[in-house]
Amino acid sequence: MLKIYNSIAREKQQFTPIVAGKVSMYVCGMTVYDYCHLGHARVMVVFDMVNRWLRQSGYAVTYVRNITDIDDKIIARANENGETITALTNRFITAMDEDSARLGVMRPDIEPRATDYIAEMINMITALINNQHAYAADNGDVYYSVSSFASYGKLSGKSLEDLRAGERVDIDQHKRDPLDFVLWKSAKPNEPSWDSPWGPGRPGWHIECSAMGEKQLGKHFDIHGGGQDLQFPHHENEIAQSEGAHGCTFVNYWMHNGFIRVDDEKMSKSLGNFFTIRQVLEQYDAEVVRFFILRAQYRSPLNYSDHHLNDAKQALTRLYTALRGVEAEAVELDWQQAHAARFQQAMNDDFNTPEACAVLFELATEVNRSGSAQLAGLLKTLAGMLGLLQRDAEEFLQGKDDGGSEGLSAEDIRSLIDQRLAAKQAKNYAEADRLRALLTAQDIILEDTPAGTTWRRG
RNA sequence: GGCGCGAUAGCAAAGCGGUUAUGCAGUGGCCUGCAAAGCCAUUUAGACCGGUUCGACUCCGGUUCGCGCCUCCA
Repeated sequence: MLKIYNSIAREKQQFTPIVAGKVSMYVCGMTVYDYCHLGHARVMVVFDMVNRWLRQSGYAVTYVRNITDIDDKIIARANENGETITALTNRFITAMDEDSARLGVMRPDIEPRATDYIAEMINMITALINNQHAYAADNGDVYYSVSSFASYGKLSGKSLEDLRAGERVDIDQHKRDPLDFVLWKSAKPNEPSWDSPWGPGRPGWHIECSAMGEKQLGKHFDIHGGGQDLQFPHHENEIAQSEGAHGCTFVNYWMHNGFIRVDDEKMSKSLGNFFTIRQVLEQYDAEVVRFFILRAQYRSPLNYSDHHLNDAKQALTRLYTALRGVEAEAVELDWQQAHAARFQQAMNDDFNTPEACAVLFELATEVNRSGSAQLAGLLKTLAGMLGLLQRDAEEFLQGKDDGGSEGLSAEDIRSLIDQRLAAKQAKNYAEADRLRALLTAQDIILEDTPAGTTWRRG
């Protein structure tokens, strides 16, 4: 019995799909004019985890994550760079795919691009005009009339009066109400445009998700996700558009993930305090970054710092250390088994990955105690549901380190270990310790076991 | 100003009306030539003030502080 915290209800609710056994899920993806930062990584990893758990739970999932490939920033950046919009967006879509693959994110089933759905958007805008929810202004823009949608604000808990009191919306003489938002923007000189009943122009941001959601998942689907900052106005506007056009409920469960922070402030482009995924991956193993994200509950804020990443690395090292040298037995998963039951219970409680991780650590302790191949197999199987612990343990432990000791190859290390072994056998401990200190200085940690000496990067 | 979220040990982070969360770090022990890893034991909690209760970190109210949204943002 899965429970999901539904943003629109502000409480955890039992999840019941529209069609038994099937889940339709739409997540707002990236606007592709720059490299993804860690905040984007959180969205990708969190909803990848959700996707995996839904599938693991037996649902046939259709997971849609869109790509915004036309908007003001894209146009501006392409002009700055002196490249075409298509060249720019293709470049950053490729980069995004690389980043997400490194983070162990499974590809969504469908990744629609806004520019492929212009006709659907025009159809929806036409429907909204016919329904009196939208109007064409004399400058060629089309606006959504927020006052025409009685429940505007139901997702974000805002009322039109509250929003007006905020006084933060620019006055636009073409709008009937300052809170009205644009569905279609008339073309400015030197901007890409598409023909429409209202003249050449391009879509507003919010309409693309309504149009692509309908096209791929229908007028009414199960889950819609995205970062917390999209709750208002983006998702609020999506509801107004889709429900205004279709006259039926748009989405049953709204999920919003918390922000990545730096020094207790939201990581964002405007604050300039962001780290791109590839910057972080120069310093940290991608699985460490994934683990860092999943050891926090998805709705909580998550502070980024070297200290926290190092902490995550040590913790993941403990899990891999437990699997080292144990033949993880592929066993049929028994959900009655104590650890598995707790893991499942945690995940079904609004995807409580911190609790699920605690189960993994307790399993690791059991494996260390018993050396049990079955328990190791269970550990690996459960962790795999989070997209973790699927590599060879030695590969993780001996893999690329944090940038210090590229100088020493595995062969170099092996050779020094052999020399040290010879010194040890000759009871020349001073020499043995000297050789080990040499390696320690290069961040190589040696471990003497009955089966021989192993090493790992610290 | 409006709306919302949060405050847990040195750091991070969960559950739970009464019983060890978990990880990192620390301390003692076992193991080791010495280490490392591991195992065993162990020290640090629940912002503040009230209330409910036999009993509250957990429920309710208030205070303080922090964060987010209200403008593009994951």
